[in-house]
Amino acid sequence: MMDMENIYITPKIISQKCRYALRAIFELASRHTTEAVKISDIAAAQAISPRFLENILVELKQAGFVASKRGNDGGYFLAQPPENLTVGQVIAFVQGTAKSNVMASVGLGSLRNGDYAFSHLWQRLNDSIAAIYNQMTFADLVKEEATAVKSYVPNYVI
Amino acid sequence: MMDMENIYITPKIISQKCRYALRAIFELASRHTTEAVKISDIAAAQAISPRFLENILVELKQAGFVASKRGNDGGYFLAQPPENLTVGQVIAFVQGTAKSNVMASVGLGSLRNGDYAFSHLWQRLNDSIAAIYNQMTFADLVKEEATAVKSYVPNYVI
DNA sequence: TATAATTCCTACTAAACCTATAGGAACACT
DNA sequence: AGTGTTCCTATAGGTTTAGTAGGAATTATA
Repeated sequence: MMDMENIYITPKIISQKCRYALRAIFELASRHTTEAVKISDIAAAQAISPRFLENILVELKQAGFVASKRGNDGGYFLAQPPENLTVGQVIAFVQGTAKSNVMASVGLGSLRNGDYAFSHLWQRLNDSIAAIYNQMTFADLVKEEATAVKSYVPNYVI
Repeated sequence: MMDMENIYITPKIISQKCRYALRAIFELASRHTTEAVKISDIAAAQAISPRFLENILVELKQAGFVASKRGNDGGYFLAQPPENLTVGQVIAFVQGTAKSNVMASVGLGSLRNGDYAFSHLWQRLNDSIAAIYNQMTFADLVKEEATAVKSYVPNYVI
């Protein structure tokens, strides 16, 4: 009974910070309102350390994904409709902030045996991942979650 | 002129160690021989630190991917024909050695808003990656490299 | 005007991970 | 024996990650 579902072979493609960023934006998108949502509310809803989320949201604001309102009943809201925002955009920004994000940049000067074949493999991999990322908007995610929850049938024990 | 090709958005999916492991096995596969190849030769051919490669090969041996012969003209060779060995098997082993490799294991007790949608997204991502990994054998890689090199036309300057 | 609640900015820290190195033991061929 | 190789274990430096902290700036409200 110990968290045995959803074991992935793929090693941490998405950092915790990035997942929090996605969660936060998802939370804003799923509220279907223009009102500002407090950090503490988002943090509570998505089980994120409020202080950590604070930093993340500042970055997301600087990137133009969200906007904010300060003061007594301030908070965060989406800067653009969720139909226009893809998961890929957010991931590219958050992960892209890290220093070295290059998978394998092959210097033309020193070709090794296998460079072509591997380079092509990594290219196909990258394209495949990008296709999924860039096609999925937050509107899609919210819609999918809604229909999933609607069709959810709890295990009643009478 | 500074390594500007092959820039990937995708952040380091494959560790350096894992790429070396793939390279080493590729090198063995591409030699089409049953003779043992020395660590130093593999390291030279693939531009890998010999001492680091040493550790990697020991692990690959313990996993059953390669076999070895000790002594004066010892070395490494494939433990199975390259047609039977996929890139995915090697990646799963090398990356799987790391401690926490779980993408998002959702405890059923605490469901958050978005769990379903994200879980499904990661699942699709994982499947997409696994499809590429598990279908590509080292025989395929060697073949692809061979045809690529054959059709390579250098830039002559007369 | 004062107060309280909030976002904003910068710095810091502890732990984990990654890459690589090192020393020497075990083994096999000559 | 002796030489060249693989094998095993430990360790160390650097980078990244995840999260914390203090306090300044801003805004609503009393």
